Amino acid sequence: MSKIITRFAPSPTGHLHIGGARTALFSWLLARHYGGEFRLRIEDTDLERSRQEYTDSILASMRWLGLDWDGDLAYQTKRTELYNAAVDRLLENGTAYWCTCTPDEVDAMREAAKAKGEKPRYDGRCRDKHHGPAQGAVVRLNVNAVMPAGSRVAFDDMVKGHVAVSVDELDDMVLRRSDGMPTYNMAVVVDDHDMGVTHVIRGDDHVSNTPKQILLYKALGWPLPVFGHVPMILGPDRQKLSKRHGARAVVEYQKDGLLPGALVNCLARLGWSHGDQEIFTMDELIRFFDGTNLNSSAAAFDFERLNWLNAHYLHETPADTLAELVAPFVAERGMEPAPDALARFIPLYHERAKTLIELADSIVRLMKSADKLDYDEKAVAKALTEEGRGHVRALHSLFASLPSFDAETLNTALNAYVNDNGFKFKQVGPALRVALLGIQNGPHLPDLMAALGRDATLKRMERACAVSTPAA
RNA sequence: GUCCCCAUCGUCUAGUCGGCCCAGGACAACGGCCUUUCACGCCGUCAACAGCGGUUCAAAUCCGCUUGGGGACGCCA
Repeated sequence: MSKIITRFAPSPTGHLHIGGARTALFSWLLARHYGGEFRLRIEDTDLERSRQEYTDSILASMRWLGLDWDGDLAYQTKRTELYNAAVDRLLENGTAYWCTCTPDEVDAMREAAKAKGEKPRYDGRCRDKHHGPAQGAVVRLNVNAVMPAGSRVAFDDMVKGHVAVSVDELDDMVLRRSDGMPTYNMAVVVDDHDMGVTHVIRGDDHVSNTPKQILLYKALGWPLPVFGHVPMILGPDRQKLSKRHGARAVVEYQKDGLLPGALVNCLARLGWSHGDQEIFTMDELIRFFDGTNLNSSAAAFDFERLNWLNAHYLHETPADTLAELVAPFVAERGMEPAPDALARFIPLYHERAKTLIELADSIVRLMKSADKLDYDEKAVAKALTEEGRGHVRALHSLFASLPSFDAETLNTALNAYVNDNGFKFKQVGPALRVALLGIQNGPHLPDLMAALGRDATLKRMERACAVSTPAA
């Protein structure tokens, strides 16, 4: 089998969204599985909406996800000669023609067709007029010069199987706009052929473009690639993903403190499966993704599953790697992410946090100086009662005199305090925790205090007693 | 409107050429265990073959229709 070449071809009119990311992932996986190439092409022929910053953002997201590409980036705006040459060939071999109809005239035709209950389309009135190049003219494909009326355009899709449409459904589409730029379908065909693309993996929304493109391949006399149309990703309400569904762009997930591995894993399982396996490493995905087991029905994006996967990946990530990953989030919260502090505090929340944001919030709470700590009102009211503060004061002097401040010693001292005085742990523990953290839940107390160190621990206990004392 | 595609638990899905499926796994939910709190972890419960007709000894699996959903019909990509 010859080398397979896949590609991802985003248009820089927005950030990379999860639908595009999954398409890119599938293309990338297929290429990597078969040891082929994965190319990246920026479809920027829409001069109005294309922006460099979006190209940059898309590339950054691709890198973050770990999807590297082969060869140079291709920009469609830099390949106009290629498209023009192809259009000229079609003009020469009689499968394309100049059309001088104005956009308004074409609109009127579509309206008329619609009124008759037909598919809105251009009626081909310039086909035989033999117009030459003219100001404002476009070049259209003469569909019936490629395939006779009544015949069917068919292809075998990697995920959808056999798909066929009557050529009568297709109209004489514009190939070259009046400004000289190629239209999407023209550029895609020329580029995919030129780049040697063998497998075109793209979204479901392109199935109806495929017959049009097949016509172009035929008109140009080029071999057809294999097509694979992956189903769309829907929102939880099974509607097309949109703003109101929350995060759609990959960058938003990154900002939300998710791990790329978790997103990749989640995306991979949307429309693809490998038996009952839920968790995959990149290597496993590459090993198992061979273009089969693709699901042909649309899938709703499940944020709950992503969260679960993320928690899993977070727990699996080694503490030192995690330190590098949370550092930016800690800094963002106004704290210096000192390596030693990170190393001391991460273990306390490694198992507890579900996202880098949760982890950063917890760590920042521990890094703050005692006077900057904020207390949750409810927690204070519930635990730092008169009695609670009494325990905190007693423990304060007990801890102050401890020979060493390790978790073992603290645990023993704390238990001794509770047991020797006949208290219940519930009377003491919550008060101490709120005094130390300002909130009711958190790590095991001795571990927490050992990580905080004697100085910070005692300061926090002092501050807690002062804070909860009614204004004096 | 026309054309194309799709249809298994709330969600993602398993279900090789029909029998081993009164349908399996995972997330969520719920219950329990563990536990000095909260998480983690472990155990368990709930829950689906859209409907109707065929074909067949046998259908979630094949065929048809209905219904429901999605997509496409641009000098956007």
